[in-house]
Amino acid sequence: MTDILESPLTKKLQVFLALSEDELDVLKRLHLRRRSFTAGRDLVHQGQSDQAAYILAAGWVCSYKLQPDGTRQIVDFQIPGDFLGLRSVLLRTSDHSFEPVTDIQAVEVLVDDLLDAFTKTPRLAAAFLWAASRDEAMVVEHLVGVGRRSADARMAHFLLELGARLKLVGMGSKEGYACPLTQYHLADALGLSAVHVNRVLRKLRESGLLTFQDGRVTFDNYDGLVGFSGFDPAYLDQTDPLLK
Amino acid sequence: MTDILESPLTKKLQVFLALSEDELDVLKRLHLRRRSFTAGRDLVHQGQSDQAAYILAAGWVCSYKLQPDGTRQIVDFQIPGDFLGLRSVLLRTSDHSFEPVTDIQAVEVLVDDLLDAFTKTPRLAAAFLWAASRDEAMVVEHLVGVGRRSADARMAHFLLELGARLKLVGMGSKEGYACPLTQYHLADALGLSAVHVNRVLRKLRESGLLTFQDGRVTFDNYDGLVGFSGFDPAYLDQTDPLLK
DNA sequence: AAGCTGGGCTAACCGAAAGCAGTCTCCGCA
DNA sequence: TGCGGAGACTGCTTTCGGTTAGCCCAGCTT
Repeated sequence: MTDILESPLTKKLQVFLALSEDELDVLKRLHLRRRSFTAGRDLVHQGQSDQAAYILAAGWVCSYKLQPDGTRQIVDFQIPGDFLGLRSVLLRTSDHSFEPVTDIQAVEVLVDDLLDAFTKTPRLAAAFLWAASRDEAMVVEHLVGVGRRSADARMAHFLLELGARLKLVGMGSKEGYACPLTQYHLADALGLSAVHVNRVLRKLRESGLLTFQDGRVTFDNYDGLVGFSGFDPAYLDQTDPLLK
Repeated sequence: MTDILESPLTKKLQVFLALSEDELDVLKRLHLRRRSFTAGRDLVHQGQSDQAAYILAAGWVCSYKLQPDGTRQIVDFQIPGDFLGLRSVLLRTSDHSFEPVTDIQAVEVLVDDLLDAFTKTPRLAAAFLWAASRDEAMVVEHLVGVGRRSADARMAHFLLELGARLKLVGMGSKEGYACPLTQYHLADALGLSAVHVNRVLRKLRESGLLTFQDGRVTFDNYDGLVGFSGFDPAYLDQTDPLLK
């Protein structure tokens, strides 16, 4: 890591609060133990415990739960700047698995270092708590989508949300973004079959709303999409008054 | 509150760690500001902020999100011993609404008292964190259900989960439990129509698995239900090693 | 007694999404 | 250079679950 200011996590946090020299320094010291993992091989397995937590530096990961019948539900995707398994480290139990979607680079964070960082810079602790709470809000929003949105709106909403998240770390814009997910990933995340995902994507493309092709999501009509899917980024952008 | 040992929250926490005199005392002092609310009137409204948190002492509550199109998704139900709006108090933002399902009694908890209690008894803080994390795990499980389980299995799983939670606070057993929910509540929670909820309940009843009638859930074949729905209570029962 | 209302319940109809089956293309590799 | 696998894509059939439209009953109002 040449410069901590280039770290996606820093970029994300910087949107919500100005980090002091001290805080940046603590962040920097967390960023030591850098490790790589290859796509497809599970990082943490369902039920496993005593794992380290990671901060994702590059690449995409998904967290999912397997059903007894073999189907899986993807709970969330992690993009650079996101935490992996923060909860399972704090509570020593992991109730879902993580699979790198692409080759990834992640920084290993030990519980002790984390707790140490928290006591040194309480504002940073608050920022991390804020990030964790935002993650939870995303899961809730995901639940609402799967429970109450049509397949089309669900897809649109999901891709918009990803776009908004990527924008925060400088990897996307209202035009679109590079997206390494397969249609199978989308299916497992949205509770659809891969076949139906394909049909939905075609429909969205043909109605001029968005294009999902060749590893790229292009918003052909951003405002139209927002209206169609009922996307409200409040739960992603909301600054915590405590941190102001 | 005649005796803190009778409080549902205490019962719940006691299952996972033995509380010391000191900790019980701190809990007791949190249980002062008791308040009542009537069924149907919202406690906290979507988007509202700066709310107090509550510990539910008696009655049932649901937390839900409204969609622009008027449909709603119930994210979770709260039963005695559960927190209401803990996250919104810590982060000063509320992203969903709470509606009492029945008349309820709740204890108001102020942020300062809470933080104060945490510094005095760190083990209690860890216990609360554990409870919050368990809530999150339930939301994830809920997401899996809505995304990947058939309507029948989803219903069975959901009612089993509620049963397991109620058992912890002494309000249910493997035989069944009193349940004030209407079929509309079930529909909004499970992402089904009320009509289909009725069909599903009939089917479960006719196949001798469970009976939902007259405000009561009866498990006619507990083991059969567990197998059918793939219910694994690990995420509810799991003790945190940190607390041992 | 008539008239609400809320909750439970059912039937008939229909659409959304799954399942199945198969093609096409790209790419790695033996 | 030909094989095999992954991923994208499509047509056809089936099924699950939503929608509409009601009925019944109990508990209230007035």
